[in-house]
Amino acid sequence: MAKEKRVEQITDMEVDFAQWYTDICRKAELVEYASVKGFTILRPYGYAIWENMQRIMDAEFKKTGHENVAMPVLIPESLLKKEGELVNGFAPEVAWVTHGGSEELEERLAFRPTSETMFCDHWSRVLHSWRELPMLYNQWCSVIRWEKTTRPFLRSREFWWQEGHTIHETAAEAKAETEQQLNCYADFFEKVLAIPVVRGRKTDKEKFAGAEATYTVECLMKDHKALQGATSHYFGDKFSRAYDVTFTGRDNTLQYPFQTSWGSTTRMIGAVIMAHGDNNGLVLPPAVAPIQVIVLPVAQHKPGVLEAANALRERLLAAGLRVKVDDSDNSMGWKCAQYEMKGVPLRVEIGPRDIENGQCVLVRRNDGEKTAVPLDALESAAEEQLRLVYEGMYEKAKKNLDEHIFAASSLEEAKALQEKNGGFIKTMWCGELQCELDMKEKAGMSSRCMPLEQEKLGEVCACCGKPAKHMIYWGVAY
RNA sequence: CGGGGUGUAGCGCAGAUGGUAGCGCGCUUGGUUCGGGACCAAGAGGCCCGGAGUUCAAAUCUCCGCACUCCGACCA
Repeated sequence: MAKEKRVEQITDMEVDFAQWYTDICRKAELVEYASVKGFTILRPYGYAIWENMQRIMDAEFKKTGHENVAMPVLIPESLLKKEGELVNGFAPEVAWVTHGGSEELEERLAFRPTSETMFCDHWSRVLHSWRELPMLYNQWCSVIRWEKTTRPFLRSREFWWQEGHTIHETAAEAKAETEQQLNCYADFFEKVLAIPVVRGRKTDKEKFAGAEATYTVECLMKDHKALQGATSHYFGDKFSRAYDVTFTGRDNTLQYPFQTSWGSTTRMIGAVIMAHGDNNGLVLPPAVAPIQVIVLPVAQHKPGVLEAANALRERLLAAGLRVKVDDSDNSMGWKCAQYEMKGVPLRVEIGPRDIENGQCVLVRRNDGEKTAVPLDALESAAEEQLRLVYEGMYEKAKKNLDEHIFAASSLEEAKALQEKNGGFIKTMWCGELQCELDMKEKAGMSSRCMPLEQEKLGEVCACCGKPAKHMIYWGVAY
């Protein structure tokens, strides 16, 4: 594909990445602002991406025995406050319901910022025996967090997500669940969204309020800033004890179950935009694209063209693909630009010349590569091209990640590398909070994670020079 | 929550020194086009973000809000 810009409505990412991002959100018709500050409307095209993500993830969750439930949206203040750390972590951003009709409520009710408390309260009443464990629950819902500044998908006061909550008989089982779900997310990012990730554990400073350990999949955007993709927590029996969730064990003693939670959100749509998009707009991974193939009839007024285009659609539909034909009166150029902006992975062009030659032309969104294919090979060719789109997207994103991980042995070096290249800066770290604070203050970076695959870069902490305990990734994060 | 910027038609923007609104794109209808954002013609569409002031008169001046946006601090 020629490199010149074809979509004037979208600011070039090199000129202003933030504006480029916002332009795509609006111009690709993913999202619109609502009338309450910080709230957004997911428009049909944006919501369809989310539905595809949901469908695929939900199937994965169910394969490993998880069941969906629906919890109330309101949490009594007294219940929310039972676990100190969680409350402290979320207190500044909880929205409250204080009135029912015109009457003031006796007790304030919180809009859920997350549902650990509701699940624990429920379990405290329904769990009796070790035979009922594990309980592997998930819910798809929205939550409210009164954020101070907001951006579409990346940070809004209401966002849609799934939150998995499980309780187990033993710590080992719960830890295995935490790891399993982290890997489930990592696979989803890499195999479905074509975004390579770094798996790791969060520092105490960055972990979820109330968790014993928080794990994360971190990804890198095209501006070389980091984005946390999804998260998986191990709680130990902390919440069980706080909420009095107990069961009678195999040995007839009263025990506290071990708990996990894990979540992923509509922020993943933001990750897709910033990991794959270009100056012509969105580039969608085929697996979540609402339209996987757009069929464009060329010179559609000429006899047979529209019929041929519709026939291609029928065949691709029958092959299980999500397909549309655009037979509007807009010009070919307009249509090309339009579907590029919306990130449709594959375009099929068919016109009089093609029909004469018994072929059609397939064009990949990610690299603009055109391939003429015989009409009778359409289905296999389309599937092949979609596979190549995925592979091309993944390789490009992987290259971006691999080329933006730098090792540093001092804070100054880390700072210089970040300023020059962005990306992840890896160093050794002593484990002390003070060094994280220093890195934030002096180099503008927060710790992203301690990767599960550790490397020994040296003996001492890059910040303080004391003996190092972990290798850690730093970055500028969304 | 601190610091900048911006709010005028669906979108992008003009509207000096105050006099009740315009352009481009888009939209509607009809026609000609159609292999990378076509053209002609005729139309529709505005409590100029909101509220108070000042004034004979406010999109324009003054306050106070609100929203969006960018940069920080906080978070998925």
